[in-house]
Amino acid sequence: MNRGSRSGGANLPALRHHNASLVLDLLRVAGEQGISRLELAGRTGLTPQAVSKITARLRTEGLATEAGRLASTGGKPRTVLRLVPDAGYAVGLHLDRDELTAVLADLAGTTVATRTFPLHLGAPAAEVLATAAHAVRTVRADAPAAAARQVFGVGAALPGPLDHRSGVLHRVTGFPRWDGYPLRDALAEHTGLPVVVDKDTNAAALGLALRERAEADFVYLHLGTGLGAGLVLGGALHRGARTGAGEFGHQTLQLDGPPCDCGGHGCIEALCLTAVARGDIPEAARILGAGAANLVGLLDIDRVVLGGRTVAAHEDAYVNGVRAVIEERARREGVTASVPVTVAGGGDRPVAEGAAQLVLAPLFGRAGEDGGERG
Amino acid sequence: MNRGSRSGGANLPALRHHNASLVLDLLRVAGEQGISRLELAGRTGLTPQAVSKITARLRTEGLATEAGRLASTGGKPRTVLRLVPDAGYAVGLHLDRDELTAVLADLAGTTVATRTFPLHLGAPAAEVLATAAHAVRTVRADAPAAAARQVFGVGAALPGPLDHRSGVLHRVTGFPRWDGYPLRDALAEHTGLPVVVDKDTNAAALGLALRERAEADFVYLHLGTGLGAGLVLGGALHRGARTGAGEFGHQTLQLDGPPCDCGGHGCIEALCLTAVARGDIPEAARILGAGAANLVGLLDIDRVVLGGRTVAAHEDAYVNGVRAVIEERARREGVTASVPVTVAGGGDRPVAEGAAQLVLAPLFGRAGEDGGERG
DNA sequence: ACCACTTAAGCAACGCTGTTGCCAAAGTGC
DNA sequence: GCACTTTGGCAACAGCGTTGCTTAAGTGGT
Repeated sequence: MNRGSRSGGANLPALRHHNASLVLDLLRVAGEQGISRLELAGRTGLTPQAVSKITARLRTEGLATEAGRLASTGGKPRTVLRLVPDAGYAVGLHLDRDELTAVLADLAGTTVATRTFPLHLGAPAAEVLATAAHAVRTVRADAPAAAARQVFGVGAALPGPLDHRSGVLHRVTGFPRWDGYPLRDALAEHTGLPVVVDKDTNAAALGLALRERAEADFVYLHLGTGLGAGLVLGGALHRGARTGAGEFGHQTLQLDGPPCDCGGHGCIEALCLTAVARGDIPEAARILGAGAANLVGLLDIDRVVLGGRTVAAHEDAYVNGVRAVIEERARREGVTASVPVTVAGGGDRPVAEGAAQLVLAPLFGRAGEDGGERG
Repeated sequence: MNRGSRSGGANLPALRHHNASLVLDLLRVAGEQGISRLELAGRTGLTPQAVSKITARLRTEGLATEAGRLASTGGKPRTVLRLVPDAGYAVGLHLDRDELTAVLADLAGTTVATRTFPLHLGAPAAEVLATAAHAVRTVRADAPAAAARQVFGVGAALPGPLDHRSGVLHRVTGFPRWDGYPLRDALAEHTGLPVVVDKDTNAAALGLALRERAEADFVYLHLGTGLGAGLVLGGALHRGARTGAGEFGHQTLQLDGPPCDCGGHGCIEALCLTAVARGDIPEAARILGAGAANLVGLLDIDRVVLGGRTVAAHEDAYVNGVRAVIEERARREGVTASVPVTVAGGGDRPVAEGAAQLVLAPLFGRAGEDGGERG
């Protein structure tokens, strides 16, 4: 069951919800192509009859529909089922230091509207909130009429550390005035919608995780004005005990190395960005690769995804540089299976799209460690 | 549900097993003191009536029993239930480089017999296997007669990297001849019991995790002849995609630093053990602390436990040194909650005890990511 | 064109789960 | 001794996935 439904005890409604989420997730992953009942049964381990009952309920609720049939394999052809994408929507907000991106995503994860607004994160809270609320209204208005009624909530992603559980910000890097601000509740009041907040790197990682199989272990490394990580372990975002996981930029990579703004020495972010400032991209990639290799070895990650504006400027150099370090270390340790290193296309767009998934993912049983309820 | 029952679909027997495991785990944690039905209901989120039914089944199976009653709070006093420790046993083996420790643990995790044998891990496989099988027979003979019949299996912990899922060893550090050896199946044949193998650090971490609440996130750092880690995330061992997680010793902590036996540079193990060899314990502790702080920040761990012979020789120095680094970094980042640093007492004994838990933990729903079945 | 065979998927009955409503058991306190 | 509180079992129940069977809808040989 969703590990962490506060207490762990599971009853029949919980069982039903769990299996329904599982099936819905497989329908989502199957996309427009759809998936047959029997394949759903095979993938879930449920009996075909159970899948028939579950999909019948989903069809009644309007979440799934029949969509053609496959070629026969000697008998009655399989009926294909697929998700109904416009059965629900979510708004994703990316509050970056200098701009606000808002997207409207449907159940399938497709972005049906995008808007960008200038934003100064250092401005007073009321101003930032007004901009955010305006952005939400605007993307809702952009979308077809049916969408407006079925918006499940707003996911908001922003830099700095914060408490995902309570929705309270900590010291957003560079903007100390946000320390202790209850963004989730404030935004919920301004928009009249449920709100989920999380770090930008977590949002991006979640968005990427939803494109992978449900058990994936991977890490998203975001190199922009800072350096952060989003960890997906066992298919779920790892947020840690105080939802502060992913502090990657201030990992010590060079003991007693050059000082960093944070007060430490030899932080990977400082080393990496210094190299970038010098224009030495291969060295920046090598440093990032050393940090990534540490992570791969420690967690036995099976995929590394790079993103952020700085990476976007020299994608190949970073991918190749990071891959080289990881492969060299794997060779030393006699590991044969290689860990793919890829780049998340679209610069910062994955963050806003992932933010929308903060709201949608719980429907598919893809919440993090702390659950989430149906709409 | 046990995330990772191959496919994720859950049916009624799975539900029943899940809830029974949960209750059994709470009974185990409650220890000799026991726990009332109503508290079980509160902790699990199940209704009192459901708990009554579940505990009635457990009592019928001989796994639980009534044990006195609490003081009344104005009405009928609560009946206390507790685990029946001798309802099942498991053997734990710690195959170290120079000696083999075998323990017999009961369901409550209590060690009821211990034996130590000399062992040379570099000897031919047949010799090592014979010693291991002899050790298993010996600890079984040491225990009361009832125990001999109810041994669920053997858990074996050893250094080097290995594949937990298949039970095949990789290059055990320093003993290349073990590479590719199917230890689990070989030992199962020699003993006639189910066998589970894992890294020594994972076994120790699992043993420690079972003493904590079920949702704990912590890391066990073992400094002996090498340096390794065992990660417990969300209450479960994190083994990673290829069950190779916990490679902590060869994390790069000093970019382009002094060479390490592994072929890399600036590995934390090399730095740390060089300092130990110089007799500079505070420096070794500081280096270990830097690695631990990286880990705490990255994963938002809420506890660090140190162990191993090298640590045991200067417990206070290591605990204080590591704590100092972690606290300094927490202060820099404005985190108030402190991360406790403790030491696992008993030198290497926690490894053998944890090895036994490789077999017992699945009964309590505390398996790692890859399940495990009832006896 | 027909018919035997294969495969998919719904219907009905079933076993078993936790839940609900009720009542007996076993204390406390006036 | 009686009213009250609290625990915990009994019985009936709703709802989950499972099993056995039937119907639907194809293929392929004759």
